[in-house]
Amino acid sequence: MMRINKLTDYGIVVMTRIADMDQSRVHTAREISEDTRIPLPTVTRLLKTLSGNGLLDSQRGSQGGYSLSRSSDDISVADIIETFEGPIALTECSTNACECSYETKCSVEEPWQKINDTVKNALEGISLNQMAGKNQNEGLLNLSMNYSGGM
Amino acid sequence: MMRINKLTDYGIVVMTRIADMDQSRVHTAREISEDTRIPLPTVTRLLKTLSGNGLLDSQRGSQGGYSLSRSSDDISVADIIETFEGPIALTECSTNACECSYETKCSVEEPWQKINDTVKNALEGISLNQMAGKNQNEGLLNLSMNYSGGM
DNA sequence: TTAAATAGGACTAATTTGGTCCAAATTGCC
DNA sequence: GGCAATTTGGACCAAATTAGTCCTATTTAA
Repeated sequence: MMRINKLTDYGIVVMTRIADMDQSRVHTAREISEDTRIPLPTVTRLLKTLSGNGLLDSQRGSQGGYSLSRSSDDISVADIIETFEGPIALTECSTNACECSYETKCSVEEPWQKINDTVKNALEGISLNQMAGKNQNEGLLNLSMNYSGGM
Repeated sequence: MMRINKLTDYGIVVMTRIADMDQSRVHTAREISEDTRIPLPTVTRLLKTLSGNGLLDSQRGSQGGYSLSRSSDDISVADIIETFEGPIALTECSTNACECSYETKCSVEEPWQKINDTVKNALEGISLNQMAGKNQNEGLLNLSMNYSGGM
């Protein structure tokens, strides 16, 4: 399907939501869950991942919570996707892990590199700030429908 | 992982291989399997899908086989991906199937459209001919390693 | 008529993903 | 000091998707 994972999409929703919130204080998992309508256990996990990868700052204990680690201008969609899915690479050939079996350098490698860089640039070019759009996205992305290809 | 499926990648390998072959005759599943080292049952299925979606012409019966339905200049990587995975769409929000739960138009929709168009254009811009590189890619892409994100 | 192919579809195993839960550590407040 | 509210880390299972194989029917050339 060449689609980002549901949790990644949720991660973008969560980050977008936080970007829309009051930046002067931290926000709890519960608060974010209620705002986005994503179940609390899932939100909890998303926030852990996001903070573990440095996109959110966390504060433990009572009165604790999460906040953006950088300005929403400085966080890209690519940052969030990579947090959940690792380096953006459509095929192994796009990474240094490419080990084409019978050739030291297969000819599809270079085109894939080009394709991949283009995709990556596109995703790096969209900031969280652009996604946020100032409190207009209360809703939860609906990803339940899956298109199952032509096979 | 935001990665295309293994079968899709195989599909690209198979198409690339056919593009590198003698265009004056058809090629059997067996021949392509031996060339690419992809198991015959899998190649069979790939070829059926590719021909069913009009990227390959097929000829039944003895002396039958497959050939490109168009010049390799006129077949893009996007064509092949869409054959196996349906329309290129990173999230539901990129398609008309988007049904954001609580908003008639959520603010992330437009940026996603933009992202998606960029990705799609990149993939449409690479022709099979570019991938082929004239008989230099005998090998099979190695996709066995999977990066499992930061969760 | 036979052999060599593709066509169509069913089926199963393997892998990945999504979602939940629990115990531990941290922190503020009474 | 103790309690309550949080995050942290990791294990776990169910659901969904993907990969791969196989069987049977159909078509066609020799």
